[in-house]
Amino acid sequence: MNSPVDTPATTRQSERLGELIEERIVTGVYPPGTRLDEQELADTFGVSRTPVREALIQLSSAGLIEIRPRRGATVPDVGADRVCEMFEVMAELEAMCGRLAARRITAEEQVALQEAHRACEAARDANTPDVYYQLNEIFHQRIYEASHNSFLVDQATALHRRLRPYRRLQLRVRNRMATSFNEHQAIVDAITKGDSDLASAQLRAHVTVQGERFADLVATLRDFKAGG
Amino acid sequence: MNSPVDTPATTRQSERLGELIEERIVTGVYPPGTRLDEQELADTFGVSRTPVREALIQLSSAGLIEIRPRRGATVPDVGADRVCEMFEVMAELEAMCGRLAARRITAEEQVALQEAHRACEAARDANTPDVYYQLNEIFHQRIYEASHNSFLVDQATALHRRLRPYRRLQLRVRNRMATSFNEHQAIVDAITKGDSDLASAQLRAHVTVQGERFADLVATLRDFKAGG
DNA sequence: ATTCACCGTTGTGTATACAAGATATCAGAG
DNA sequence: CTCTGATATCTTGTATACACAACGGTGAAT
Repeated sequence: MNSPVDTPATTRQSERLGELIEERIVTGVYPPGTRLDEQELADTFGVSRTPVREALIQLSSAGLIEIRPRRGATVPDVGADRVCEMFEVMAELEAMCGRLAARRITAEEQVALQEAHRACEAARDANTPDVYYQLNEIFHQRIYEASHNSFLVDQATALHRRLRPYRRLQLRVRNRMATSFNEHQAIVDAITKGDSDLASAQLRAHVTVQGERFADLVATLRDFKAGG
Repeated sequence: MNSPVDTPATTRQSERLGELIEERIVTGVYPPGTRLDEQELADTFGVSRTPVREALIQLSSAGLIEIRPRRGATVPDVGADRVCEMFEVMAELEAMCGRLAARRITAEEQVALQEAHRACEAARDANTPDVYYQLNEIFHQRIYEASHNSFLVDQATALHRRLRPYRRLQLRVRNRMATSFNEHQAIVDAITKGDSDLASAQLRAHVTVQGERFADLVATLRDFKAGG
């Protein structure tokens, strides 16, 4: 029996399955509205329905899919407005991280933040958006951790993860890297100075802009669709 | 035209099971550190292991239990500090709700908020903490909804729910109802005036106080334990 | 007496079988 | 031709069976 899914004996298959299915959802293999047939998924991944069900329940809890009793799982059509709402909340969570980080960051964490920041700078200078994108995630993660609120870190990380596909859309917007980096600089300065209000405001704006860019993109796409 | 909640009609046992187990966790029937044996739970509730497992996975996703591969599910020892962190985040989420509500609340929602507020007043005058507690939940829910950010409503509701057991501990603290109601009054005023900064600050303080009271309670309990 | 290895037990993880609800199809009436 | 009702089929939800890893105990060797 071929095993498309490498099963490290120690981990639960449903965990890995969840990631695989999530991957297919965010990459558009299973576009919104798709009905996720359990047996079909089981066949696809070469396992039985049981771990598939468990994976689906996990994804449902994470908000990535919807399970309606007796009617199966579907990829919800997350309206653009819903995504905007999520960016709005993300902005606030990040603002909170920044506020707390400005007050609580340690010397070591300051160094780590600076390092992440410089790495982003290098990616900007090299004009490698993909690399910048990844380093950007680390940068933000550093700020989360500096808040010294592990629950907040969990929440922020989870939402960040969920918004990743929509953020990715903006990767190559003109001057995005440069602008982003400048905003980062202001954020680092504010946190380093210990100015919690400023750090909070800067981060809120930084993320809000992303939400607005997403909204712009959606509007553009809609017009494009309507026009042609 | 508005359907309050289109009855989830949850035919799935695992859903119901999840609530039952959650109940037992938050009420202390399964204290922190308890190992949740799947077969045992299945026997207890008169079902097979399958729905039990699904319920456990859900609870795990919700953060109420921990599942370690091949080692089963346990009720984590949610340190008091973790709960404090959760209150800290809750305060921020509620503050955000208040900020948005002050800007976006409709006339109808203002009426609904006032009604919930007056109901609390009645419970205060009747000196019925249990009733006040329930009405308080409705009051806060009204504010969530007035934010007009459905994702935020979901997040705030979920966290509020998760903090419920810890909030409940403070029910009969001296003068709690009166103090709480006064704070509510200030919040309602700020929202009605459309003063988003004030509403935000008031709500943040209102929730932060609860977190601090919880911390006090924990400290007291610890001293009590150490002393006698 | 202590430690390590082996083995049995226990319980999780997965597969399969069965039951019941939901959807689709088709026949018949209006 | 459309609408309604019954049946057939398909999919989910639950139960049971089986495989294998982890924990604990017993025994022997040092």
